[in-house]
Amino acid sequence: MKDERDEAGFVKDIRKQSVDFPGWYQDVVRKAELADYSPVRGCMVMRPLGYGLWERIQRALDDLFKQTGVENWYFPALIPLSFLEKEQEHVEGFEPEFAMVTRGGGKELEEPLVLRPTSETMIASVLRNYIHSYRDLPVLTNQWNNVFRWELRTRLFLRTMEFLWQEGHTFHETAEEAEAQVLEKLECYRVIAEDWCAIPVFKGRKSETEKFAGAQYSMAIEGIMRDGKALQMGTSHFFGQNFSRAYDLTFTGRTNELQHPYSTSWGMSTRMVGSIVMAHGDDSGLQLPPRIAPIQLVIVPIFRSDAERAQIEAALAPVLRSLATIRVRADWRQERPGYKFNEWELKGVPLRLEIGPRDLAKGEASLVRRLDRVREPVKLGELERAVPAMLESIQTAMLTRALEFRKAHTVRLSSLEEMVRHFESSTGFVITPWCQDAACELTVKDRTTATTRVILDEPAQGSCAVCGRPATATVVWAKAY
RNA sequence: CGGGGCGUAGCGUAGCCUGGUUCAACGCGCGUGCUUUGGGAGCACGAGAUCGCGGGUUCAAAUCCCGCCGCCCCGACCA
Repeated sequence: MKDERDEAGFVKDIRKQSVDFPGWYQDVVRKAELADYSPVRGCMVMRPLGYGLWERIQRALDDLFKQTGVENWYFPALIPLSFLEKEQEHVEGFEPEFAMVTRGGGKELEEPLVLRPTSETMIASVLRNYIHSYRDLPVLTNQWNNVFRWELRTRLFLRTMEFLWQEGHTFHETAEEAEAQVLEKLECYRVIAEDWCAIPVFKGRKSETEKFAGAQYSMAIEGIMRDGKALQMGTSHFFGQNFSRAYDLTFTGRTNELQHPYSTSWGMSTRMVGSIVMAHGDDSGLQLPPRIAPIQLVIVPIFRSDAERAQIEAALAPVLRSLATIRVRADWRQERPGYKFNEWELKGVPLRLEIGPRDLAKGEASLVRRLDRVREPVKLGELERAVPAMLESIQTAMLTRALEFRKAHTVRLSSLEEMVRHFESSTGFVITPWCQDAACELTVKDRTTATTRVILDEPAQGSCAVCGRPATATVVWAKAY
């Protein structure tokens, strides 16, 4: 086991997670070279490691979407202001966040163009041309893009003025079909969060106050970070016919009458990268789940002379061939091994292979897990089998650890006083019965700063923890990002 | 956008209160050379700062005053 001194010896570059979580987060993101600030206020530069994580998430999610019949489109980033003004409720929610282009070609534009905060309006306007009959439905669109929101307070990955995401928009003949779509995509997000990023999530419906402006209802997945705060990691919205009406989107139904299609939208953003940092990282830095780690195995050769180096290179050649399915990086830089160990741990590479003269003499290499620094000698010939197996076990162990953390930070309570007392001294999830009255949410927020995260798909029991009236839902509360 | 804090070399800081020949310094990092290499190496030499920006006070400003910009933390709003 590692003791305090060992731990301290491993860290020099980052603040302690337990002492200053926001400071730790910022240090990790920058020192692990995930991202950095940019010359533009509120906008970040994603560096290869951070973007690599996003690419992994993107690929996995895109595959899932395509399995459900979704097709990728691309729509313009500039949206005429009038488009956004058509939908009252929606624009009220977003207006303060618009970034607008008012000049072009050296003169004032007749109509300002908004840098898309989301593309509902653009897509509805465009699809009006393609949807005429129930035979044209459903239309399942998705686009991978950047969006802009004029944020007041930004944090790398978690909230920036420009961010990358996917936004899916679908149009259906019936409400049932659209609602099934909402659930299906929420499930895709759960798979990405839990199976790929090893972050367990609560899935459920958002309260009226927490839902997306303009949606009939919103659903979300919520994960817990190492500081006990909740993070929304993906949302899926049911619009009913709201948008179709606002944008005059109609089709001729089976009985020859004009109808408005039901629509949905759903999104997951680069915020996911931040969630990986905050859900798995420790005082030594990042810990990346193997399935999405851009580098799964880093090889640190140890040698003194050119002759030793040549021997190791020769021994590694067949090993590298046998690990062709693994994302491997061999670190031959002229740095000392200890330096490399620390650097790759900071960068969260899940598995490290050390190989030097001592290992070579025994025909072995040492495998060290980032998870717990457990070191294990493995015969060179067995690496082909051992490395994938260890990566798999690390993936599982990370999800298990995260699940246990969540379990330890989730309590069921039944009164406001208990909630106030709980949130005074700790964070985490609190589950209670709730009457679904917004006044109760306000009371809790005023007294604890916690808000409702999601309403669970489980029967309501007993009375509302806040007001005592009969409960109509079981809800998860937390202090949230 | 309100409250608090901070801007000095790539990074982290000292100096500021008590203006002035230790005021431009220290550690890390960077470059070169030699020795090293199984948990962040050592020595030597070297490069690198218009002290956030703009005004003002003064014989003299990193230091005092005003304004602006940026960043961080806490709130209100949000993927």
